[in-house]
Amino acid sequence: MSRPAEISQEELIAVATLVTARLGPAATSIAAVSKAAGIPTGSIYYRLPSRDALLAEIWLSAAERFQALALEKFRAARSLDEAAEAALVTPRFAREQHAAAVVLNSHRREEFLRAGVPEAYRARAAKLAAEMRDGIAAIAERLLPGDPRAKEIIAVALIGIPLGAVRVFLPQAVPPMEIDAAIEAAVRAALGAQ
Amino acid sequence: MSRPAEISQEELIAVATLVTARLGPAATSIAAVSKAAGIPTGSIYYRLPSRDALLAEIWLSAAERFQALALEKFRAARSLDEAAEAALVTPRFAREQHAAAVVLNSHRREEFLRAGVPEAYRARAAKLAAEMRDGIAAIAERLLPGDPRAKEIIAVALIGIPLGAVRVFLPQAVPPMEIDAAIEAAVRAALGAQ
DNA sequence: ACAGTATTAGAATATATATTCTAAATAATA
DNA sequence: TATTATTTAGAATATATATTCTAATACTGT
Repeated sequence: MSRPAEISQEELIAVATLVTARLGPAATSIAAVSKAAGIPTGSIYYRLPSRDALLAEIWLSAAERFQALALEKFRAARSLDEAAEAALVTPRFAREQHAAAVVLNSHRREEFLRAGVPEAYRARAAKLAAEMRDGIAAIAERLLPGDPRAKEIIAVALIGIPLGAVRVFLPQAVPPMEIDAAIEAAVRAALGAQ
Repeated sequence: MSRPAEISQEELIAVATLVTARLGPAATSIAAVSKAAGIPTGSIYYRLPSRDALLAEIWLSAAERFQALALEKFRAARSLDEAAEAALVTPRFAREQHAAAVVLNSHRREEFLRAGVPEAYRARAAKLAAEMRDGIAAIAERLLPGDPRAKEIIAVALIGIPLGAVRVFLPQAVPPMEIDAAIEAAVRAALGAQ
């Protein structure tokens, strides 16, 4: 019934994610994205209301993918050892979805979810944050019952440490397989250290 | 002999560092910095040739301070246990120099050292990078002799892991004291894991 | 074939902000 | 007290880029 789009919304976000991984969110201009996607600047405004919305989509699509993987693994862990193994989801994600990992790991969330972003995006971000908070709390209760600092320890061990290890190699390279053993050992030690 | 400046170059960089820690490098405009410093926009150009130079100064001053502390500690470590203790320089720096830690830890170096930055800044950054690379190599040779992956392990353990742990709390908060034990245990485990 | 519609295409406009410029102000020195 | 160098002060200009607008296009269903 109408002229077909050169590129779907999903493909557009994927291209924009690559641009952001290479140049950073500040340099992710409408012109840069439209050039990378091979479509005119005006066309982007048929998919998204503003540049702020584009940046929010880039971050949210990366975060939703990573978080779904991570929480699934974390929820399945029945022991500290299994939790340490689950923490390897982070280096694996960085290998398989490099650009998304750079977006999440080498930049601040605030650079993508800016002040003027439409409420719908804000709601998606709030839902993600609540899910992660609840997930952390549940694991803390299950694996470190009675520990008053359990949530901080879990967040540091399962999120902070693997992310930091991976970040040594991002954004230029991919984390080598050899560091996974170090990450797993480190996470296990952090979980057992309180 | 002349009208005195309202603010010294060091104070200007300190104010700009606070602005960047709060708003990020992209929002660190000349107007935002001059407003925070209480001086007119034009005055900033008497100290620095451009906004790119300002951003470079912000990053370099933070990085030089952190790296001097970190390399001193790392060089003094004579065992894996001492190295693990030395890694606590990262959470301590985050507590004592919060804004500088946010600049270094919550943003990419490339956002500060941009394409158009004068060569002098580029040279300072290159010197820092070389010093860190040499420092890591020396520690790797000393503490993990013969290990082909020693440099990666040392970088992940002494830099990546503590930075990642601290980043769970930045930029809003300061890392609580309680996580230092987890960091030290994690670093020790990562060092001993190959 | 034709009408209808979403999209392309890219120029025009608006806006934000980096940078430059002119004049006035300030303090040390002669 | 007059001179001089430096900085303040903030307006003017330049530039980059987000957003809007008009027209042309390409496909689908009738």
